[in-house]
Order: sequence, then C-alpha cells, then structure tokens
Amino acid sequence: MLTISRKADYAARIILHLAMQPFGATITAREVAAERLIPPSLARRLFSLLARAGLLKSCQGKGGGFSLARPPAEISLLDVVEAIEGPVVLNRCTIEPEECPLMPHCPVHEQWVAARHVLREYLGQVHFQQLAQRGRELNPAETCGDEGG
Amino acid sequence: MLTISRKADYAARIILHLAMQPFGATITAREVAAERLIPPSLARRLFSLLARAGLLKSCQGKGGGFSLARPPAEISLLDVVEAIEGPVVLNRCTIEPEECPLMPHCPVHEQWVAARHVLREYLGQVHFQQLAQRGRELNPAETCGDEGG
DNA sequence: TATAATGATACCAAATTGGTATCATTTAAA
DNA sequence: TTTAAATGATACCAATTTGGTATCATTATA
Repeated sequence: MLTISRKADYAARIILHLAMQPFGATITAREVAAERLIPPSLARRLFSLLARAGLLKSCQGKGGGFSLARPPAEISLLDVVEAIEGPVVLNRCTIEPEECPLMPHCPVHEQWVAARHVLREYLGQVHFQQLAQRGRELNPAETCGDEGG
Repeated sequence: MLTISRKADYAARIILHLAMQPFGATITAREVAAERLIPPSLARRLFSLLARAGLLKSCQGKGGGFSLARPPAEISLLDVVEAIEGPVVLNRCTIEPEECPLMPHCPVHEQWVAARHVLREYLGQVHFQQLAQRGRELNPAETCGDEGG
C-alpha cells in the first residue's frame, strides 16, 4: 500500500488539536495524547519532531508544553506529513534522478515528477485553519460542554 | 519518504519494455531483466505477479515468455503500481474509515480522500502507449542499430 | 528425453515501523 | 532549596516489510 505512516497520521491529529485551540495556547504532549488517542510515549517523540521541524514552539519546565509556531492558516497538511515522513516523492527518481540507471532517457520519470507535483500542490493547499473550522462544523458538541475525558 | 517500492518501479520498467515491442510480442523475464537492469530472480517474481494481476499473459515451456494482456493504451501507471504495491491509499483511513477512532468527525479524513482521488486520477490517466511513444522520442538511437547490450 | 521457460514458494539479511523507557535538563512552585 | 512536571535526546525492542536469492514442480518445444 502506498500510504503515509501511522506516525504522520498522529502528527496531523496533534496539529489539528493545537489548531482548534485559541492561537498561542500551550498544551502538553500528555494531554493531546489522551484526547486524540495517541500512545503517550510516541506522542512525546512526535511533539519533539514537530518542534524541531519548526511547526511547534516548546516551553520546558513545569507548566510548559507546546504551541503552534505559526498561525494555522500557514501550516499545511504537506508541512506536517513531510516533517514526520520525509519528503513526498512518489518515486525515488523524482529527487535522485542520477541514481536511476535508466535516466536521462526514461519516459516514466517525467510522469512521476508531474504526479508528485500534483499531489504536493494539493496537500500544500490544505491548511489547518480550514481543517479546524471544518472540525468544529463536524463536531459541534465539543463547543458546548465539559470536554474533559 | 512517501514513495512506491523499488519493486513497483521495476514493474513499470517491465511493462514499458513490453509496450515498446510490437503488440503481441512475447519476451522472457530473463531478457527484460538484463535489458532494464532488474535483478533476474526478482524480475521472475514480478512477471508472475503482473501476470496474476491480469496485466500480462504468460506462455510456459521452451520458447515461452510473457506478452501484454491488453493494448498499452489500456494499461495505466496506476494499474502497474497497484498490481505490485497494493492500493494507492495515501492514508489508511481512506479505505478503512471504520478503523480510525476519530471518525466520523475527522476533518482530515475528507482531505485524504480528496488527495487520494487527485493522485489516482492522475496516475490512472497515464498509459503505456503514451509512455512508449515518449520513450522512442527520448531514445531515438535504439531504433536504428544493434540493441544488444 | 533434454532443454528452456513459467508457477509457486521458501528462505534470508537488512531496514523500517510502531512503540516503550530512561536519563538529563529546564522551569515553576511549595 | 527542594520537589514536581514538563521537554530534549536517545537507546532499545519486537514485528513487519523490503529487496533479493534459490529451489522444485510443471509445461511445452525440439
């Protein structure tokens, strides 16, 4: 199956959760892990990765946690996936054409490059402001009661 | 990295090679492996898989080999990739939404479904008649001399 | 009957994946 | 000053996947 890893999916849940808070809010890895059903140890590592990738800001120490490094409108699904998964390439030859023994006369290469472009364009245009807004539409209950689990 | 496997890339080379022969031509796995730089044992397995997937016809016995099961215009890059790689899903939730604990209130799911559709549409529209034609344009030398390596 | 091809499958080492745990550091608060 | 609670970094692990090889059975031709 051509699919992102489970880690990348977890990362999208994490960013979505942050994007649904008031901008600037700080939240701990533990809390998000519990609310979004992510194994806590793994969530810890993913938060760190997302911070190193520049998508999150971290505050150490008691009362610390993470917050978005940019407004949700400036974080795309592509950003999140590539932060965890590495580049979306579709076929290795799109980023390392010199390693393919069939280049430069391979007609399939051109199509992989084009398909990669199509996919990255799409994922790059999906941002988390839009996703958070849609999340509120899909789950209105969360806005009118105790959210604690 | 989000990428197809090397096997799927090999499979595309195989189908391209067949598509560049006169339609109906039979060729052995050994020959294609040598010409397209695919490890021979692996090529054997890939040919079998492609035949089982309905993309190739096989003839057993001395003088046997493989030929395309359909005209190259009716074989897409998507067909070949999915024959080897399994379905192009992008995220597991696009084919197994019931296994995601965040459904049916997940706004990211909808975008994965849409992105998957965009990618599959693109790859489904690239067919091997076009690729073979482009291959001839890119490598005119092969048509005017001894092709043996 | 020998040869040359595929069908099916078992096998293997290496890499990746999904997940846990630990120790060090930082910060806030008792 | 000490404790608690958070992140930073990293080591570790089992299970799966990947890339590749090899083998035996079957089929068909000469």
